[in-house]
Amino acid sequence: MTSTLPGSAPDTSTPAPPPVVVPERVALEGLEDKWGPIWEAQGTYRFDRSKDRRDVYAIDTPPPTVSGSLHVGHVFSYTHPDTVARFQRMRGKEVFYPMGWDDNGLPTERRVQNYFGVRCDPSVPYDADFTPPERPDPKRQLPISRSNFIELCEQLTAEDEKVFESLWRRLGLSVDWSLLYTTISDDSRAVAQRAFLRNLARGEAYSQDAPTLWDVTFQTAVAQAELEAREYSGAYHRVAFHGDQGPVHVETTRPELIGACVALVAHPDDERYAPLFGTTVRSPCFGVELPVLAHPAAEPDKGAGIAMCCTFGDLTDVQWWRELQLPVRMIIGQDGRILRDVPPWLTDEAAAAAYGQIAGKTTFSARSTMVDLLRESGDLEGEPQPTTRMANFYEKGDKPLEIVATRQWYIRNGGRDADLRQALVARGSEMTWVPPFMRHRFTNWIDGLNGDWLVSRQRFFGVPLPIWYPLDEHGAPRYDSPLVPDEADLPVDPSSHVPKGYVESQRGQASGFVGDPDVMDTWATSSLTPHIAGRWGRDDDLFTRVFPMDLCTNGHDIIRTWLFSRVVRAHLENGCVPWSSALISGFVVDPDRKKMSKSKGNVVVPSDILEKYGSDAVRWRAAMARPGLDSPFDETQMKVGRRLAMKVLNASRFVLGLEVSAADMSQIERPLDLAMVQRLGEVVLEATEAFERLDYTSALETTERFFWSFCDDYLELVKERAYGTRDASGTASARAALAAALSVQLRLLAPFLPYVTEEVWSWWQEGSIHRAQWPSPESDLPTGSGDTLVLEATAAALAGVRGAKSAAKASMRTEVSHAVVRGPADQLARIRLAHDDLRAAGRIVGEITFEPVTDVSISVDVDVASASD
RNA sequence: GGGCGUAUAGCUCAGCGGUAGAGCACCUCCCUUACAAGGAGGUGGUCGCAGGUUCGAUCCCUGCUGCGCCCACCA
Repeated sequence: MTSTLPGSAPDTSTPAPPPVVVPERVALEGLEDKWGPIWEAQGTYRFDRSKDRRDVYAIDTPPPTVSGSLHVGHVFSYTHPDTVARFQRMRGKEVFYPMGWDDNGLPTERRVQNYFGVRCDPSVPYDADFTPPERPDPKRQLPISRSNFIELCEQLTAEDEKVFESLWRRLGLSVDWSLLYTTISDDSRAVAQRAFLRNLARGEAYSQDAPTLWDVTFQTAVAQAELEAREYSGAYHRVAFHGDQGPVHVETTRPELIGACVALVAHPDDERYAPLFGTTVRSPCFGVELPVLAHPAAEPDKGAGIAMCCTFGDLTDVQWWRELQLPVRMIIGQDGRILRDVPPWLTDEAAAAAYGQIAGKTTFSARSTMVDLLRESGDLEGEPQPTTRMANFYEKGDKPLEIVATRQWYIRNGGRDADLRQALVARGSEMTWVPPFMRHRFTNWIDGLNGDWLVSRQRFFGVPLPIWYPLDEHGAPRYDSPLVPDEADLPVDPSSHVPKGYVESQRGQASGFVGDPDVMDTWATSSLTPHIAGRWGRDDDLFTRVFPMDLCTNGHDIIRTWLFSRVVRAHLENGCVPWSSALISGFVVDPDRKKMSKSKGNVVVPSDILEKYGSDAVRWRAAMARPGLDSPFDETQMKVGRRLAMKVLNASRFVLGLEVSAADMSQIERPLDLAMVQRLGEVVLEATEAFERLDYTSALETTERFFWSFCDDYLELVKERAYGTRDASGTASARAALAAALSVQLRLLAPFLPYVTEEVWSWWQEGSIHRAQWPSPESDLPTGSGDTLVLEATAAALAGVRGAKSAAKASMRTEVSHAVVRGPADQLARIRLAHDDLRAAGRIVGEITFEPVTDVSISVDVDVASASD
């Protein structure tokens, strides 16, 4: 036997090819249900950890938040890395492609509270026999220990995760599901804690009692990365402070903070206020003596040009407070209300009485009370002038953030350190960004950092900070000498576990210890997805085979969070970038180019379109969305993908119905056939090159363009010859070329259309197409001698014949008694090489006359035979 | 205000120094033995505006305008 099937897996044992079995009827329906289980059972996408790092292609994709829901944008952006994964796998790489679920953090916490009617109280001890209340009472949430709470979170998220997994499987993501991780698992908590402890040991993590952005609804500190600037309406209040030289007016949108004022600040060059520098004024209503100071951050053209510095109204206040070394006068509590006790700096009775009016109120109602007080005292000039300005909000919150001084944990991220900042920017240059301009977002974000990464949150469901503090003889925590666990004991919950050298009874006792009550920011865990998936610290052999990874993909919205935080972690822990390439996907937007969101009601549910059009069709549409560009959702586009998938089925059915099983590439010798394989060889190179630069869209377009012309022109031209009625060698050449071309094209399409290509592959090949070798001209096609222009010119001539028939409103089946083909002589010479095929495809029963003309294009005139049928 | 992207056929997008491309939509035709959830053919564009470079600009440069995104902006 001299022949093997093109593209079949290297076969050392039995040379006999499998019989070709083409089903009677072909359909796209049911392919997902058929192949999903087979891939799972055969371990088609299973990662082989025996491979060395250089033979591995490792991918890091975002773990979706399971308490949310997946929309069509997720489907698109997760399809992109899958096409790359499939390409790399076929190229012979062992692909490390895990999936994770982000079940950690606030969204899950809220869901569990409502679902079970419980709340987490870290001071409650673990109850191994706990069962949630049968009838949850949302008004009276049952306090339970953090460990019990986490168990409930795991229980509830497990349900959501099943739904997510089944969607991803249906979409055909070629992940190795045995590598699945969740961010709240013991393993992930251990990784997050280990990384934090190492940051601590190296001095990269530290705690500090400092002004912090604070969400009053969730009562937690938040990080810069979680901020969202939103429009917020308020009013300017022109308020008089009293100095020896008369009143000084400031304009403020926050009169309720007058009691927290520590100074008035104006620009040093501002002549209006220069005489006041060094003097003092008294605040309205409270009569507190305040210095008037100069600072360059004051803007002369903003408001009155002189501002109240309060502790703390905004970040500029914090800057003034720090740089001018002002005292702290907090009047807003962690619940966002004015503190109830009269503060010590309000010494006289009138001040205390005024304060009493606003004590305990929210900032909103305190403001209106304060306006009344200012009116009464005559210190409000004119009426408040409504205005709209931008204020910082927690992205999940609905009230503007306050700034309160609290003790928090930080990880250095360059926000306060120029060298580290520069090093992280440089890491960005070590990676390939697709599209390249996305790197600017990364750099801009780092350049705009105004502090280190605040990782502690005053929440419950999350990874606890693995820290205890010794208590001194008065029972006060010694924050400067935290107690840490051994890495081997991770994960720990300091509210349940006891630090070394202590016993439980010493918890909270003088000279005993206390656990840090806080958890880490969810990004502090997800910043470690390469470490979690690669089993860092638990299976370092695996980790060295997959890290640093090759590819990360995520949306441009989380460059500043997930992407950046992973770079920080890898830089600090591993001294390298976490992956060499970042593929940034755009959004799927609605037809009006608005971002899809639940509140707008414009979300497209992915399971519906997967059901309606089939996974291959949806994946095709996803792959047509280029990296970084937003893509409007248009359901009619799914039909195009579906038609391609159908075409693959039908064209394959035709080719494989021609007894091509013993195809031998050496039989390909007709000029038209050689031209086709020659051109296909070029397509293979183009598609491969496109995939290598992560340009899956171009890989698909190149392949698809060829495939359609293959079907429309080549297939039609060789059809008669391939049926094999007379010309034996011509038939053999056509059949061999068809088989070779089909095999190659199926493999080129396999990353995009995994179901239909696998289905067709199974009709005539052994093994999964997804483990077949990516095609190459050398091994799959007899290239080198073909003249692609033969196909091009002959196809043009065929198009001319069709056009002429169409113009004559004749059926394509109509026989032609005489055709005149005009064109450049060299083109005509090429068409002559295939004129039998042209004759057959065009049903030209009579003569073909070739008329050389100097026109560039080929034109055809036909005489439609009177034989109308 | 700083940064980035984008502007090509009715729509979605390729192209990117040398006579404007694809798909969808639209029109016409065709039940043709792989395919009617199809096939064939066709209509349709001063390539945002204004300058510049060039023999030549949709493409390169400058400016402007529209749209979008990121960041900053609580006096």
